[in-house]
Amino acid sequence: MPELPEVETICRGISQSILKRKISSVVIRNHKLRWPIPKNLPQVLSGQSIQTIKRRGKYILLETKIGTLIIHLGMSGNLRIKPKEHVFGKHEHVNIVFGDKLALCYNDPRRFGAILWTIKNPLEHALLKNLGPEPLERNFTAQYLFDRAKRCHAPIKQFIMNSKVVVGVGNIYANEALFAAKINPVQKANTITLKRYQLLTKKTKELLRYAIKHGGTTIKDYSDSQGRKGSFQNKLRVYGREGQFCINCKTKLACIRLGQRSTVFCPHCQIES
DNA sequence: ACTTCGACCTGTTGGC
DNA sequence: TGCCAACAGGTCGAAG
Repeated sequence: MPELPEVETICRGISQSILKRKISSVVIRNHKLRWPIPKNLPQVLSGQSIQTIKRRGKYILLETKIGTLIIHLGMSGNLRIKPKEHVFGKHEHVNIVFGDKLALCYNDPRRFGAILWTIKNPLEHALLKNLGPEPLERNFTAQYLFDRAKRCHAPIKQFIMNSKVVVGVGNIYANEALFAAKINPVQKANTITLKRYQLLTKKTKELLRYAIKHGGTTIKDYSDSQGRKGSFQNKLRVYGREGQFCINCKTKLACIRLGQRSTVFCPHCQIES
């Protein structure tokens, strides 16, 4: 479900409701996510309050004074703010209850997501310590990508979807960014010029900022912490449009498989060079 | 040190 | 209508 803009939207949405509020209880209905949820989480979290909320890539970091809750939404996960008393959804595995009114509800049908606890600096956690730069920060530059790509023979699409290269770019935004930068998704990362990487970094930043502004992309069932759908799906130019016509040149958009993911592109605008 | 592929899950859709 | 295969916003870790 969520790529960077969706996770960012969720972080912003939950912060208004839960920041500095005291956790009164934690209910776990199913421990089995990608990794088991720590059994002692209710005891550890109860009585604490969330001091800050951060995002690193697609990870949500809820920091308390004694440690940090690391949340990943996987493919189908979602976080919602609901009244404490509510009808539990079918896949609502965890509720973190704040005071006597609100609950932060983790719902994840496929259970590819994760909820972990660390008392260390979360950025040093095994899952986070090797992540690449944030695409919206200054250190995500064309020169960085160009240098990093020198030893990479993989197609550019897989290169930019690799979280060790850059975080937050999933299948939707990888397709869109490559279209915007007129790069063929199959082209080997190490054959792309610095100039082309300049266009790619610029377009990627624009795209992600624009998507955040629109509350993310709702293809099927993504919604934010208040249950609102995003609207960026109306701005997609290639993702989900295979067989339809390119908005620039009217060529029929092609669809191939790359690293087991659907890859849509315009064979005319995105020529290998 | 690289890339590729299976695995983890449930739900939905489209073809026969 | 039913059944089955393919696919879906992610990514780790084993195998090559």
